[in-house]
Amino acid sequence: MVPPQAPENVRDTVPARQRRKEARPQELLDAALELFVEKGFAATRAEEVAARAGVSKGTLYLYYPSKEDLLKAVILRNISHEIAEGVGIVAAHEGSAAELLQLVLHEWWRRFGETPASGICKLMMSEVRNFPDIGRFFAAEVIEPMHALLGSVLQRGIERGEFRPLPIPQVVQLLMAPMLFIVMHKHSFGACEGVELGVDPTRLIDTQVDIVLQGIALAPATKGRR
Amino acid sequence: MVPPQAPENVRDTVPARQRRKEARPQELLDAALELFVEKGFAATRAEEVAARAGVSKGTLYLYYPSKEDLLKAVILRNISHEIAEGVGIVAAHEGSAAELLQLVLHEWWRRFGETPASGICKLMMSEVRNFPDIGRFFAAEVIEPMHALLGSVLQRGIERGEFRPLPIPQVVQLLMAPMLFIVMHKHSFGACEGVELGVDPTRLIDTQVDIVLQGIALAPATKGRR
Amino acid sequence: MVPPQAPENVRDTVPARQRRKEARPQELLDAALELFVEKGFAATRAEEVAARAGVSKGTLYLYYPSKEDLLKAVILRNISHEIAEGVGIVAAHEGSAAELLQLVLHEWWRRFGETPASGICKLMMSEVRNFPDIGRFFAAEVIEPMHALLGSVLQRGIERGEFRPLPIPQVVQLLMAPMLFIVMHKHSFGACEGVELGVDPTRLIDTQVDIVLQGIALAPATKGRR
Amino acid sequence: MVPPQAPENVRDTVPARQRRKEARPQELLDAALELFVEKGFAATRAEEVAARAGVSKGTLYLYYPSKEDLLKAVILRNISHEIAEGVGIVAAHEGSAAELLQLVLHEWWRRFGETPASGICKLMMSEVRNFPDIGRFFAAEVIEPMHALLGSVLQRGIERGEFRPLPIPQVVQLLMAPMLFIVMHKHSFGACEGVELGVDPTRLIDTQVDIVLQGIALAPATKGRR
DNA sequence: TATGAATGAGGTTTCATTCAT
DNA sequence: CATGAATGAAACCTCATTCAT
Repeated sequence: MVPPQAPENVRDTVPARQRRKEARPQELLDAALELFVEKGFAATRAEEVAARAGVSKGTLYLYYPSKEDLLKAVILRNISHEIAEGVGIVAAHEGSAAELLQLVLHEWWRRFGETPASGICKLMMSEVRNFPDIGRFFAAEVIEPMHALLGSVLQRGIERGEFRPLPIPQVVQLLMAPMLFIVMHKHSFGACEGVELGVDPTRLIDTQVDIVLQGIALAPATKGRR
Repeated sequence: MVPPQAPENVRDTVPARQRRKEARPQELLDAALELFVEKGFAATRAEEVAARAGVSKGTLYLYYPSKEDLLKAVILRNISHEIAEGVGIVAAHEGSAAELLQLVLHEWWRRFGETPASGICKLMMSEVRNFPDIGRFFAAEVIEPMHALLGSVLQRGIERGEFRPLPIPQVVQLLMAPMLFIVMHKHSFGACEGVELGVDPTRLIDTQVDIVLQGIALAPATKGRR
Repeated sequence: MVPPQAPENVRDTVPARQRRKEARPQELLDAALELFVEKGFAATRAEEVAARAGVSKGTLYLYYPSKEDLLKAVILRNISHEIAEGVGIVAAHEGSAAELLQLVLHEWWRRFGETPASGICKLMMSEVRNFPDIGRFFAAEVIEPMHALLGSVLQRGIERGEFRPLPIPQVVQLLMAPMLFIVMHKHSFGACEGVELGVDPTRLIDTQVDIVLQGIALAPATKGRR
Repeated sequence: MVPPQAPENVRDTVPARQRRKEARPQELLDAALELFVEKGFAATRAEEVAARAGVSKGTLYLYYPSKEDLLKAVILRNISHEIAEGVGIVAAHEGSAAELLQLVLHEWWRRFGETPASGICKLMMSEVRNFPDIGRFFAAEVIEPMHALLGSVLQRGIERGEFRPLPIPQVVQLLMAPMLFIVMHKHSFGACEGVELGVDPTRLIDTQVDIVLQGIALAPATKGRR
């Protein structure tokens, strides 16, 4: 289906064959992510993954002993990479909590939400019940840290008197939910011809930040808001 | 495709066998919904569905000519039932738009979000790309009306001076997203032992309403802005 | 598929229900013969036979305990009926053997070849290898008597000096083959749109008789040939 | 649909595995022909065909995408091979039309009638009504040319004064019918223990030729007959 | 390493047969 | 007798996985 073309522009020091070989696992994982997101895990055939990665069926099994292991590798490979950066941003930030909140959400979108890696969200949502350990791993390694991160931003805002007292866990959910929802929509309905979300994701984040900031602001004194 | 529904007024004159026959389609659809949500469409075996409905494999095919038709029936049967009621609530309401918004969201949760029917959301998200016509149908019959409904509530609030001027479509998304997210979470991660959402859905809706209402309110201090 | 209409013109002395009941076996056999000839035994569903006979699936099994038994009944019912008449014709004939041969072949065509019963030939040819006992039965009850009959006509012709000495069994085959072939063609290729035999069966029999009679005649002038 | 035939000249350079691959299609077609002729198309299981060809069920589907495609390949592969040779024989012949007729019929028997390929006749007769396109194809590619061939022989005989004026299409049918009948008999009744044709095919052809030649001869002395 | 031919367990679907009504 | 809902064995076909080359 996909012609097995070799990338012609990447010959440096190592021979092409070797380069391909080293790149194989990632190429396979990328192909698998795409297909698993598109069609679902069970409905994707191992041979399709191999074909999209430009290798034969047998080669796939040289790298991953089973289709299920491939799925696990896809998921593990695509999670737990962006959190650390977020922590850095938060730690380095010196302005208002409101600005920081906006920054963090926009960066999340830029670095994850609008990349193909966001497909992992739909994939996990679809498949966790069949792979509960991965679900627990994901909850512990990704969801918890992300919530802690956003929670710390909120906490800082409350402490600094920018935000009113808030049920932090719930507000964190409310912050993430629209973004996760957009991501999931993009990889499901959004891929259907004739179904449009009707709103631009970046704008939506702006509106989200706008409303939530007014919503969580220490109310009477909300002047100065943007 | 979808077998004709049983007339509701002949329950006590027909023999028992006939009654089973009338009940079968719904029993099968319920079983199928559960399993498709749990395991995914492709990973659910037709025989499992039949077994959960208490019939044999062959009987399933007596009512639905293929597994794919069964999925279509599951989806069509479970959507487009709740919209009309929402319209009635909105039309009948006489109080403030803020109260109405709270009412509509809570009713949505009570009548749909916390029932098994909410699994349809996860199911559709997982399967639309394999069944795009159903996606378009769902978008036209469910999403559009629901957005129109919430949009009208917002519009009323703006006109009555309760809410500040708003980009209605985006705010509608922001209103629905957390609820849909909860629903999806419930049917995916939420079903994994050891992974908890950490927040109570009803409370979350309260917080959501609280924040959004303050967030979209024509804030006392910001009068004159528009 | 076939509406279960009752023949309205056959009420005489017995009530309609009873008449139907008595006629059932034959109606079922007729329907089965048609379908088995059309589609083959294995490819015909029991329910189709029942439907074409205007009864339900269950009723078929009241009369015939299995589909295979139905096939056997179809075959047994449709063979061994025409031979006796042929014997009578031969016995009663007083003219030349040539005339008699022509008469017998035409009668065979009129009474069997051009009726739906001739489908039995195609059916047997297709299915004997799966039902060898029926094959043996057919050979003993139908083929043998028929060959004996034709053989006796030839024998009479030889004895009367009308025909030259002949290898009777072979000539019998040569007499029957074209007629059987026409019959089989009619029920196979002949039923395909766009495939025509190109010759009229009755004419073919005439030509057959014409050639064979000259061919087997004690031809005074053909000496020296071969 | 039909896999490409193996080039005949690469037999000794390719590895053994490859050789099997090249041989597979023909082995499968041979096995399928045998079984379809024996038991009928519908009653033959795909797995049986595979087993008789010495491969597994899956391998069969590697070469033919469905059982029906296998049937089509069986038929297409086994027809349209013998006609050309007949044309050559007729063109090359220089003796009498009577000799030529005898030669053509004997060759037909030798090259087709007594080989397993003759089973295709029974198979087609049994299945054409379920596969009418193949029926039309067979009629156009096999039956028509064969009739044209025999017709040309008769025509030559008439022109040379060997044969009397004849209704050529009918006589062609009369020539072929006994041979086709023998072939069909061989693959149906002939395979039943205890049912014998009672005549030797080659002899039958001799008798057929004998009778027909006298029957169609421009017989000087047969005047007065009917 | 890489390939792709081969396998066979397992899934979907059909349909002969049964049996409660 | 007649019905047709229900069954489950068995057929077709797919595809994850293996392995000789």
